[in-house]
Amino acid sequence: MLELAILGLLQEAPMHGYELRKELATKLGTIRAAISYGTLYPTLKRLHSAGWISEQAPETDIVPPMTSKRGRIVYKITAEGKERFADLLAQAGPETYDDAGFGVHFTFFSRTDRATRLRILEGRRRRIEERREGLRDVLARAGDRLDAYTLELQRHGLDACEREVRWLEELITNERSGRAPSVATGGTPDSAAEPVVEAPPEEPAPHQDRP
Amino acid sequence: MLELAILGLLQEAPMHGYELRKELATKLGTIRAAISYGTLYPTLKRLHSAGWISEQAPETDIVPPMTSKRGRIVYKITAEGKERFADLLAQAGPETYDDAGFGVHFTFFSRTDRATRLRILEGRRRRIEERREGLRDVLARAGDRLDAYTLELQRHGLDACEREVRWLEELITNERSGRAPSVATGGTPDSAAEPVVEAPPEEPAPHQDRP
DNA sequence: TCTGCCATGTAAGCCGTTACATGATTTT
DNA sequence: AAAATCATGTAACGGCTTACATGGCAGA
Repeated sequence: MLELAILGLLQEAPMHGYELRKELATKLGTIRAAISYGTLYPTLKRLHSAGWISEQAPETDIVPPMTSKRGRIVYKITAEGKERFADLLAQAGPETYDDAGFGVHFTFFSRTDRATRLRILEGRRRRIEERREGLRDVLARAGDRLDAYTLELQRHGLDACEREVRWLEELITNERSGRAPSVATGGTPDSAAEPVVEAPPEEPAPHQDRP
Repeated sequence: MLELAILGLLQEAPMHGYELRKELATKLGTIRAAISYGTLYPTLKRLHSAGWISEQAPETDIVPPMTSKRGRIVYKITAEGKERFADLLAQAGPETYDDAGFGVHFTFFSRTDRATRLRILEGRRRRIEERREGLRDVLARAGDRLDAYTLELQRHGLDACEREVRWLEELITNERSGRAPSVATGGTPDSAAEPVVEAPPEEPAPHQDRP
């Protein structure tokens, strides 16, 4: 997952490790806390030796004006890296649907085609529906032998599941009708999905870098 | 966290590993998927050699009727284990407030006193509020350079945070006024916390096993 | 008979963190 | 001059999963 995230960010712009970490934190802040350097730097090394990214060694010499900033290593994605990114993004293993995996994939949705997006959204929905059914079962079958706190926790969890399923459903509907991923938020009532019109046939060029 | 959960479950009834795992799955289903045996059994061994739990060896001999079920090892919590449990449950490290830690603590809330419950609920709230502020910052400061999908993910995350804060607030209010942890769910409007009256001065005997 | 659940365990490995080590640059 | 933040790394360790190994018991 880290690999996918790094490749995705480097596709937007070359960066050095420290910068990457901050970007990771803001873009994936919903998903997970900031990655530690103890993971980040070795991973960058690994991606480099695999050929997915290139290291641009410290900017010594050239430009005496002294904006040199010391030895920062700027990483840039390679052509092979772009291929790798596309593979990872499109692949649908079970981890694609867990919280972290789904989050990262979703973050880079604008770099995939609609079919992939739908596949992932539906896989995620199935996953959450399973979790939801599990909770419903527990509440129905063992609900009375659970104490008030445990019960409340389960109810809250169930609520979150139902909410996420509804969210996914809206996103799926939007994808199918070629709309942008805007979802009615905030004070709007649950009842019906209001027609959200924003960006018309927007299909943001699925980034095929290879011929 | 696993340790706390095991100790908590064994306080309700003696159990063998397999059973424990299922209980863990239903009680903590909201929090995390089922624990693997590769973690569970070694942990039980560890808790045993630490003296928190006792192993009741396979029920060989006695009762020829053959309901023996083979060598199941039944674990029972010891007096020291109960002390340990109380310590773990009441302690408030940073991991007490992350998703997993909070979930486990909350599950065993009925075994603590109100002061501890309030401390933990408030700590959790602070944690989520921080996350929420982080997301708001991102949306306010960098919202426009984020693509539609990333944006939607952040919005969804922010929504979840706001919801959880409200949930915690209700629970805190209930604790302070000595009510049961019931929270208005489902179709009820957000606006005001309706007076939820259920169990009056219920204070479920904070389980002090030691004099 | 064979599938599936009950039941316990070990070994290898993955993914990540914390703590440590180092040093430059910027801000106060 | 000190403190904060930028910047890169290594080593040790922790928690958990997977895969493997083993075997009893129940029902289709």
